[in-house]
Amino acid sequence: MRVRIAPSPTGAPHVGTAYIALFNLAFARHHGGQFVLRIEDTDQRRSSRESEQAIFDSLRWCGLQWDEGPDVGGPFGPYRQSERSALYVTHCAQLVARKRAYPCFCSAARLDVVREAQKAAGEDWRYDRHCRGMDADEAQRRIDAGETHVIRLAMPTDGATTVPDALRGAVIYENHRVDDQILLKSDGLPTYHLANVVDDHLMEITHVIRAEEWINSTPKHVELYDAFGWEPPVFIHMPLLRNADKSKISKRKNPVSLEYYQRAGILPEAFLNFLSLLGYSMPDERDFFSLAEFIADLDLTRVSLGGPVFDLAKLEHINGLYVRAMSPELLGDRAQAWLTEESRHHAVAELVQDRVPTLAAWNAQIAMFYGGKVTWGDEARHFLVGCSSRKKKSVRLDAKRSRAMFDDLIARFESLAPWHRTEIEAALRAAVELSGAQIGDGFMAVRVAISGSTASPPLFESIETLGRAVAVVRLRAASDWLRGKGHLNDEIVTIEKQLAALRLTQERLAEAQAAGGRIAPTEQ
RNA sequence: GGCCCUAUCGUCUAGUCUGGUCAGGACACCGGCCUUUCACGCCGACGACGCGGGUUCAAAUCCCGCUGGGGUCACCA
Repeated sequence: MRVRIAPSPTGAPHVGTAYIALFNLAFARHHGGQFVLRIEDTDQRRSSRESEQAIFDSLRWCGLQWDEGPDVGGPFGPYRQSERSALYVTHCAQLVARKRAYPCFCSAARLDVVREAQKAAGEDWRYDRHCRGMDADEAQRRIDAGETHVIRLAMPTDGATTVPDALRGAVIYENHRVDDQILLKSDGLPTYHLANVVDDHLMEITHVIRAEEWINSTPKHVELYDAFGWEPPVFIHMPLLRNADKSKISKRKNPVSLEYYQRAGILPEAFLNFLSLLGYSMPDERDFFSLAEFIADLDLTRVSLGGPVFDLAKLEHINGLYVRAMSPELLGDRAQAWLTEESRHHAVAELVQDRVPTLAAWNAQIAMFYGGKVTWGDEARHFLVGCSSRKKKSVRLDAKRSRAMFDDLIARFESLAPWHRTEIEAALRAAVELSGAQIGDGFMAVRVAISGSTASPPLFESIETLGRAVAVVRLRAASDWLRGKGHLNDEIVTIEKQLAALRLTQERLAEAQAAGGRIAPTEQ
């Protein structure tokens, strides 16, 4: 038996990728099969080698090692779709020859018009098959003339396609509702659907274990297997991980980057144990077990189909179980290794050098560089909301403006390349400038959000060393706090009142000083 | 909105196929014990079969309907 995961290298390595990888790997190991890693980088615009490397690194950190893949090779390579383009083109040509696919010359503009018309008429959006009946000679002539075109799947117009899902049974789709999916894009590269089916067949994948979000496109895949005359694999759609509000897990509402969990001090074996418990339970309901035990006892019929909420509290509990199960020696070694991984301590040393008169001061100074979220005390929260500016020309930060600034900065950080102090500074300055706040005020709010304190090592360098994953999560936490959830709204109102009072006091102080008066120092 | 999936404590789940155990465990929360503190540990409390029909001596479990939740409807995967 052969299974695979096929992540797209378009961003930070995702917790959902690890979840699906875990079940694939366990399935392969349980049955003595192979677990393949294939990189789906057919989206030229969004894919990157950095992201691909990050996926390798994070999956390895989890302990999910693949048997075949771009970096380890294997008998079915290449394992990067961008290196397999010719395969898709020739296979797609077969489909066209068999009239199971056809060239389409419709422009994006025409498609938009059709889509709008269908929407206005209250119909489902589907390609209107304008090019489907085109004469083969005419099509060939236009292709030869160099006209840009795509290749579409000629979905049957009647009947139904049955998707046999191993967990759900037969899921039936009426063919007339299924779109004539684009198979080959105008840039000559395949879409997911084509590449996926061709590769799964060529790589002799027997079981497709993927997330449920794919189930609605599976009839297209089934149709493709049929058109090629191939035996389809067994389809197993796993439930989708959810946010606390039950929506599909998202970075907006959860830390989804695997790098974050590594940086937050989660043990990979605990992380895997936790993931194993989502949508799944061991036959004897054990909730503390190794990957080896999981593999040994794996039975996919035990998967429960309701979408499980990703609960950080439970993750931390399980992590604690692992911490306490270790010998003190092992724990010490593991903690030490974690502290020095990636040689981060060298970068940290550079940043705290001026602040550690003795080595004993080291610990206190480095705290912000390790771990996930930070907690803010009352004083720190004042600065999150916004500190009072002395310059009248600039905008005064308040909860709303401060949050907008954080959100803007998060977006900038997420797409920042490279992740380097110079670029970080530029992003930071741009975000604060856009907010209208005085530069120092904005920087202070960010400093507090990032470090948890009003005093920290140099900001840009610190953010660089902290890493994108953790920096973004901390900023997000600040933004979330400012948005106010439940009682937090009241807390912000209180803080804003206090701030107003503080400003008043300062103004009076300034007036008094201007008047030459002396003011007795107030007690703190 | 159409289509598809789904439905047990706040959360993760066992039990559902093969109707009959006070619906069990874990996390979180709350209370207590232990303890110089904290943590761990231990004990306890709270807490669920979405609703309505039907089948049956008996329904969380089987059937139908409703409702809720989610996903999906791209030259992204």
